[in-house]
Amino acid sequence: MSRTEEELSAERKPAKRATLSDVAELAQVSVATVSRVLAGNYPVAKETRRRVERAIAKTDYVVNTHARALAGVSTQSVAFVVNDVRGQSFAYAAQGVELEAARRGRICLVCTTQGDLRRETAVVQLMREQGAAAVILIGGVVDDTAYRTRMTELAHSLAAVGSRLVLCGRPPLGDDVPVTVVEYDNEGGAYAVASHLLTNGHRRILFVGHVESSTTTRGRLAGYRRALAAFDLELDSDLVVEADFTRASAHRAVQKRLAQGRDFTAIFAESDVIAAGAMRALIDAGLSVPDDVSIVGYDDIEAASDLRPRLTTVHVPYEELGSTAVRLALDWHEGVSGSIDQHVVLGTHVVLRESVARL
Amino acid sequence: MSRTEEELSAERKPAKRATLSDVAELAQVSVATVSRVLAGNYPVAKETRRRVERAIAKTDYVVNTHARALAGVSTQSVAFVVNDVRGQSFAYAAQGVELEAARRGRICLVCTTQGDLRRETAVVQLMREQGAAAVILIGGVVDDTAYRTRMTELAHSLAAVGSRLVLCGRPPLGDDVPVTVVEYDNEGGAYAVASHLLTNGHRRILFVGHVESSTTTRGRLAGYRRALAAFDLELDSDLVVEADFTRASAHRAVQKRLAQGRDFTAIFAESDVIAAGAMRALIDAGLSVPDDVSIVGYDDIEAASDLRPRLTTVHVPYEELGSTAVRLALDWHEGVSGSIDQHVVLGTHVVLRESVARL
DNA sequence: CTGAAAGCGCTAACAA
DNA sequence: TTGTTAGCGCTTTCAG
Repeated sequence: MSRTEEELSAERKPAKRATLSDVAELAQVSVATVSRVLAGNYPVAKETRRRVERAIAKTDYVVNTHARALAGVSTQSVAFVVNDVRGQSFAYAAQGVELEAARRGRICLVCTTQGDLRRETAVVQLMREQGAAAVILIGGVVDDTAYRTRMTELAHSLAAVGSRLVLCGRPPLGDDVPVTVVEYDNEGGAYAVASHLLTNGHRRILFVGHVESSTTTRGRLAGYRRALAAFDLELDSDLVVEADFTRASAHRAVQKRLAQGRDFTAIFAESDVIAAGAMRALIDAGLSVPDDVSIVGYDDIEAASDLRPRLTTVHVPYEELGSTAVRLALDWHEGVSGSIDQHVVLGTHVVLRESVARL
Repeated sequence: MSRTEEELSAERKPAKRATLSDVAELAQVSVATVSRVLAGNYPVAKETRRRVERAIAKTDYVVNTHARALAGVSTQSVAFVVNDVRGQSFAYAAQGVELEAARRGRICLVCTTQGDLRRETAVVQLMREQGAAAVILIGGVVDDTAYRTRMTELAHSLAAVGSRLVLCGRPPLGDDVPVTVVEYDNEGGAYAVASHLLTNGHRRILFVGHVESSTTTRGRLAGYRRALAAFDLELDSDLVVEADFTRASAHRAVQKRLAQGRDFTAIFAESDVIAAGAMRALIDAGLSVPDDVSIVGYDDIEAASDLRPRLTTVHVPYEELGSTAVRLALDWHEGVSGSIDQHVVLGTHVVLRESVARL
């Protein structure tokens, strides 16, 4: 592990990085030549090349991405913007984005906003500055006018610099907005899993979720309603309890509801994480799942199979969601404008496990 | 949501982004002036400023990060390199990195390598090119000569461009290598949790883990060994089964081992994910946890509390690991060289829950 | 207070 | 095959 003298002394120097001309000087050639051996897209004499390569190694040279980009050659990266990396489903999506980006020779940057709108805007701004090929936003939102206005502006400002806004698991904005949308059949999954509960004889079903009208919740609630309607039932507001997206909050909510009496035979949890919290509350109360209370979730994260009983839930193709987002955006850049469908809806399906009992 | 004409037509144009001189021209001033109002660090006449601001808005201008960086002003970002974002513990660490980076006005980029050494190198190279302030590597590795050589080279090459290599949860490299190391007491945690098992009377303990000598495994195994030694016991190779870091693999491994006979009363799982798989195998075999077999894990991810019984495990301060990594690296940049300790070991502790029974 | 001009490091014509 | 040179878009002296 012996270091050369230069390297050792380099450690204390202010660390000025070597430039093309440093290399050129050392190798006794012009910068153009160095640039050529670096790019490898142009004939260079074997001997010259060797000299240059040695110089590169000796100076520990790396191109300056910024300079290169300025000069017109830049591999645009793909930005994936998420509220919180700790969320499993988003992590799956991030994996999909990352894999597809890598497959196409792009770098993927995952950015976190902590649910802060200003940070989301800041990140998009930064990506605009960096000239990212696509900015992918994921996660449910409150779909009000303010939101649509903001997104429309983002879409246009991104489009203005040749980048593309991609909305993942969020509703489209309107035909005149330059945006790519990749959704999954949120409502359909909810319909299916609720039907499963109903088919098994459950009529009093407790809905546990984040009722603050995020698009995700809305879709799931809508699917649930539709399933109820198919059985001539209506959503009983008495059977809806509010919980945010955390396990702890779901646990508290169900615990509290249980204190009011167990007037339900099943729980429809808006997400697997919520289902985990709810199930724990049930068990803590000495109830048996699914014998006393059945329960279903949504997302099909890995932890759903670790619950006891294993959770019946809706599988959402998160990884595919991410990879599709990248694929669509990059294809759009390459393809003929308008020739490619920029709105995709992926399917969902119920995964039957053990948390639902026939009544 | 009415768009102006320019904006609408911009959608079909090749989307050339506005530059400083576009703005300058429109505002009837020089580029220098525009640059000044943008930077806001220099007096500009009120009326002039207003004109410029209007022009900026009108052209939908954003600075070109690359040009700005080239000209010498760049907010260096922090890169966090991880094998797989889907891993919960790494996600916590990413959150810590992200939060601390944001707190200090840096952008955090999370990059995934899929465990591929070449991609790790490529990412580090890219960050070198981009001039990142720090490159944080996390995750256990096989600590052989090749690895140390590679890391030493990375450290030096990063140092050569004024960046800093940070190793998270990996062993230090030696005093002459310019690297920041943030570890946690891996061995100590294993010692503590194993002692808990032993104190409760367990003597035949099955170790389930990734025995391929990754640094993480080694540390945990070492702590386990030390705990055994304190009870005058030795590690019985018959009681070690191999599983990689996936739940499925652990499940298979324990299932197979069970087929050979249940000659153990407890399981020491190398991670919570492995514990989840192991526990499932136990339960599938009709065994009761902890009455028939006790089990402990490591990491304290959220899912550990969702298992039934709740898992007794070792808490690792992953988020703190991430934030400390950022703090140390940035402090190092700012502070007097060498004045700050660049090797930190964070503590771990056992979280007692319900998966261990007294024998 | 504002403008002109010199780079930052690199690429890509254009010459030789 | 190699060198020269004109930018890329921005910041920042240095002069007005």
